[in-house]
Amino acid sequence: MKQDIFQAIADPTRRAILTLLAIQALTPNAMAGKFDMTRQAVSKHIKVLHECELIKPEYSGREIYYHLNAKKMQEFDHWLAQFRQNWETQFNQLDNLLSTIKKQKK
Amino acid sequence: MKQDIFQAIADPTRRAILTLLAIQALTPNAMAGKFDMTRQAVSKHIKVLHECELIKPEYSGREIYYHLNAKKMQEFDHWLAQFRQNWETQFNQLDNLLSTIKKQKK
DNA sequence: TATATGTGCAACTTTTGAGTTGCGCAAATA
DNA sequence: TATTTGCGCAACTCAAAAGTTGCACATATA
Repeated sequence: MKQDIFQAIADPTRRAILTLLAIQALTPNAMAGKFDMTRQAVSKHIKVLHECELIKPEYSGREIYYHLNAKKMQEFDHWLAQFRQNWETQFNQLDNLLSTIKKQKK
Repeated sequence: MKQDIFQAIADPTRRAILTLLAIQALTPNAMAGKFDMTRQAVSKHIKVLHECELIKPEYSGREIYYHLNAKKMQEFDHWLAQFRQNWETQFNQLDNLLSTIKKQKK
């Protein structure tokens, strides 16, 4: 099944994996060592992350080093862009509110 | 249960609601009119979004206008920050790869 | 070759979450 | 006051997802 990046980052374990991989590439075994769950459970998370291309495998003999695909993270950034204008608008609204209060005090 | 903002945006309907509210505040009924599901289903999504403070209610008689809480959206931006450096690093790696290929052709 | 190790896949259980229907309550309206 | 309307809450169904154990396979290593 094709995975969705929003669904992929919804899980705390998967976010933790992404954070780890932002530092350095790791094998599934190495990742499992960081969490309190079985290797297979971590492996399923890896599968989800790989299917939506948030991580990329690098084969080295029988080991697989997974790398963060930072470029894919930008999709999240782009989605967020539609709200950036609202952040600023909200600051303006705060300004308006403050000046309204100021007027009422007079 | 305390909701998680990443879990909140995992659902496509909830993301659509946030997009709608980025334009203007809406009542639950108004939102339900936009989707092919019952008002109660939308109401449950509103509850999730409200619990994690991604939206804020504005009471007006028996109607409730929900507003986007843009400030909360910034938390996503902060989480993404830890990966921004990787985007640029990745571009550098691409440059290195390209120059390596260039050398090999000589 | 025999054995140990790293990995993915399948079957299963349990939990979580999306959607429904039905209900009760408060505010608007006749 | 009686009725309609907007809303939230609870119980229920059903599907998906997280975790487990067990297994098969390929690659190292003795």
